[in-house]
Order: sequence, then structure tokens, then C-alpha cells
Amino acid sequence: MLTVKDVSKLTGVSVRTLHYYDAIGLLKPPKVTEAGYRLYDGAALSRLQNILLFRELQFPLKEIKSILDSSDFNPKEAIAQQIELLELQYKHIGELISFAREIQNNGGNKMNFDIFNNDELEQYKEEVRERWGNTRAFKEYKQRNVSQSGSVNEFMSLFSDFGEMRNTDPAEKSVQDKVRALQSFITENFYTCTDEILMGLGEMYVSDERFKQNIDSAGGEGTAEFVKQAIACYCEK
Amino acid sequence: MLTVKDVSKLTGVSVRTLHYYDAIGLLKPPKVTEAGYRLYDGAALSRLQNILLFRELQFPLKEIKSILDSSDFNPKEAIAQQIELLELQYKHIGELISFAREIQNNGGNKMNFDIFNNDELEQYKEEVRERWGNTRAFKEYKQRNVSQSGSVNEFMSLFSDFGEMRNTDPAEKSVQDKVRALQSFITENFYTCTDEILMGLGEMYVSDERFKQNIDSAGGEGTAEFVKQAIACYCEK
DNA sequence: TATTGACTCTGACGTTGCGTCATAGCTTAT
DNA sequence: ATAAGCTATGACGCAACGTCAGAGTCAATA
Repeated sequence: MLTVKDVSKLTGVSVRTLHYYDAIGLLKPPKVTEAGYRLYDGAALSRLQNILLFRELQFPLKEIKSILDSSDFNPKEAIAQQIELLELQYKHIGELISFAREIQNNGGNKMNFDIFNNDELEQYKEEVRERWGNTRAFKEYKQRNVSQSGSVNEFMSLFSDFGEMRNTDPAEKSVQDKVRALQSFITENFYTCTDEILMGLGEMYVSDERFKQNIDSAGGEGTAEFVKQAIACYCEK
Repeated sequence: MLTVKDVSKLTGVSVRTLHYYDAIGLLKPPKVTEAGYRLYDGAALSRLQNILLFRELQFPLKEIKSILDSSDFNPKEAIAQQIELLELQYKHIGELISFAREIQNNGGNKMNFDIFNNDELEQYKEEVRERWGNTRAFKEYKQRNVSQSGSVNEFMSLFSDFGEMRNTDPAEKSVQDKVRALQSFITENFYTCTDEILMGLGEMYVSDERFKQNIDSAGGEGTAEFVKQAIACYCEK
């Protein structure tokens, strides 16, 4: 019989991990001495190999346990689902890499509304867990995503409108109407935009270099500052 | 000024997360009312955007904090390192996917000594953290990996040797010598193989379908069982 | 004005998969 | 018999929050 240390050296898992797997019932030693020493045999090693296999494939230990304990040891289904999950991760990380490269090159100037969303992954995990196919929520996500990235363009055109007015008085009615339009637009396309939030956004447009540069590039130098003032005006009334 | 809920709705992070970021000093609200209510402004929103950016790129919060707090807000270096990390993850997940596909197809028959090792990732993380370039440990890893996968072939040829002897008595001297050779081989190439461990391995060779099938395919039907008996013999003496 | 309802706060514990002590018991060899 | 080496069981720590629980606040309504 193998002691914990033997198994540890053999498989590379730590003694503490063996303790833990015992504690959670994932890998019980077939025998325990009177002194409480754990002793393992070949069958246990085999089970451990399986555990490590699934662990490597990112299965949570609980799931591994239920897979190995379920009498029908045919995990093809589970693995198929896991592959889909891994593929999502793969895609996601790929996107992150190109995103990171962009940041390196242009200093992260781009306003980025679309990539801040691993909803996809999270939602998919939910799905996989609850097994209601991968059609509905996934399509809804895509839908949302498309409509959102589409609206970003409209969003930017609002700023170029502001740019054209940026030499008039921020309190001017035409300008104030634009602010109202901006607020409505945000409310309709992103989230309910209260006056409070609008104020915060206005401030951020100048204090965040990324937003500032992006807005100025759409409306001309000074547009961001102008928008901020217009918003301040609007919110004071 | 924006309340926690405003910020939450605006950025998508939960109120609890804002509490947390405050607690760890990552994002302190610029003002707090007498009642203790947190109030945020545009600058805070901007900082939060940066936080989310780095968080999305898998930076740990502590690192984000030190990056944003270090006066020289030039994270190019950090991002470059992070990209390398992401690329490693990318590669690793890619390997996992093809590995998982293999398992699906052949039921995971292959003995798998090589993929159970994200040392690469871990070691690399260490490296990145300690900034001593990515040459040395990486090459050492490759070295180790190559020599290991090379030795797997020799390992299998041992089993075909056993296969040829599988109709003689397991106690026969020639067989026992092979067992000794097996033990030495494991000790030299993988880990110190005590008699105890050898016994465990022998048992596993038959109780784990993956090993059994692989060994039998190398030495012929019944080889795994034969090896187990030979080992038992060897260890009793 | 009193009371609802919506919002906020601070703890405290749960989660996942272990690592890291601390303390103590067991085993074996010298 | 004692030291060396192994083992055990807690207990705490980490990352990044989620999830209550209990309690205080704020604005608006009846």
C-alpha cells in the first residue's frame, strides 16, 4: 500500500491535496491504519488519474466527483460540453490578446463598449449547467451585442454634432436640446440615464483621456470640454 | 455626484464590488456623506474604466492598484507581459481542446504523461513576476518535456518485452530482472520508485482501463496482468 | 406627520482549491 | 531512548467577490 507521500511523488499532487480530496469525498483511501494514516492502492491511483484528467480539462471537483461516482462512467456528453466551454474561453482569450495589442499600439484610446462583457461565457456556463441547449440565450446575446455595437456609431455622431456647435454658448437652446437627445439616447440604448449619471458622464468625458481623445477626434479639439459644460448647464436647470 | 447604484447601473459592476474596491483601496469614492453614503464623480468613473480594462485583461486587482497608483502611468511594459501570459493560456487551452477531442474519440486510452503539467504556466507566472526574462526557465521546461516524452517510448518497449515473456512463470529470473529494469527506469526517468510504489503501479496497470489497454496493445493481450503478477512476485521477495 | 418603500451601510459567512503553518502523534533506526 | 522523518488534524489565508442579516437614511406619499 502506498502512503500519501508515495502517491504524491508518483502523481505530482501534494499531500495536502490528497487530504483535501479525502475530506470532500473525491478520493477516499481504501485503507486507513489505526493511527489514521491513509493508504492507497492501484485502484485509487487509477481513480486519481481520472480525477487529474478531468481536472486538467477544467472540470470543477464537484462535477468530477459526480461523473466518477455515477455508475454509468460514460463521460462523453460532459466532455462535449466542456469542449464547448473551452472553445469559448479560447475565443475569448484570443480576443483579449488582440485587444491588448491594440492598447499597446494606440494607448487604449478606443472607447470600448463591446469587449467588456464575458456575459457570453458566464451565460454559457449557466446554460451548460442547466442543459437547455445553446440556442436561445446565445442568440439573445448576439442580438444584444450587435444592436449595441451598431448604436455606438450613432452615439459618436452625436458628438460630432456637438463639435459643430462648440463655439456657441453651452446654454443655447439648440445645444441643450442635443444634451437632452444624448440623455435619451443613452437611456434607450444602454441604461436609464438620470441627470446625476449624465453629470458623471460629462465629467468623465474630460477626465478620462480615452474618452476625451475619442470625443475630440469625433467633434474636434475641445468638444469633450464643451459637452461637459453643456451637460452641467442642462443639469442645473 | 453618483451613488453606488448609479455607478453600478452605468458600469455593470455590482454594488458589492464597489464596496470591495473601496475596502481594498482600489477605488475610493471622492466623497462620503455624513451617513456614510459613497458618492462618485467623473474622475472616479474614469478610474473605474481603467480598472475594468485591466481586470478584463486578467490582471489581479493588486497589480491594477499598483499600476494605477504608480505615478508613471505607463503600463505598456505590464501589458506586454500580460500578453505573453495570455498567449500561454491561449496555447494551453488549445492543447486542452485537442486533448479533449482525442479523449472523445478513443475513450482516453492514451497514457498521458506529458499534458498533465501546467508547470509551464505557473513557472512563467513566477518569471513574469520576478522579471528575469523568459529565456532560461522556459528552455529548461522544454528540455525537460522533450526528454520526458522521449523516454516514454523506451518505457513502452519495456512492456513489449514483458509481452514476449508473458507465458513463462512470473517468478522466472529473466522476468524478475525485467521488473528490476522497470523499477530502475522509472527511478531514473520519473521519480524514485520504491517497492511500495512499484506495487501500486502494478495494480494500477490492470485496474485502470487506459493503462491496461495501452500495455496490452504494446505487449499483447494479458500483458498488463502478467506485469502485475511479476511485480507482486518481485516485491514479496 | 408618520409611514412606507427604496436605498444605503457594515459585518459575517460562503465559495473554490488548495498552500502554509502549528501542534501533536506515530514509526523507525540508531 | 531519542532523534529524524513521516503523518494527522485543525485553523487561517488567498482572490474576488455573492449573499444574507440587521440596521440606519432619504424622499415621497397618505
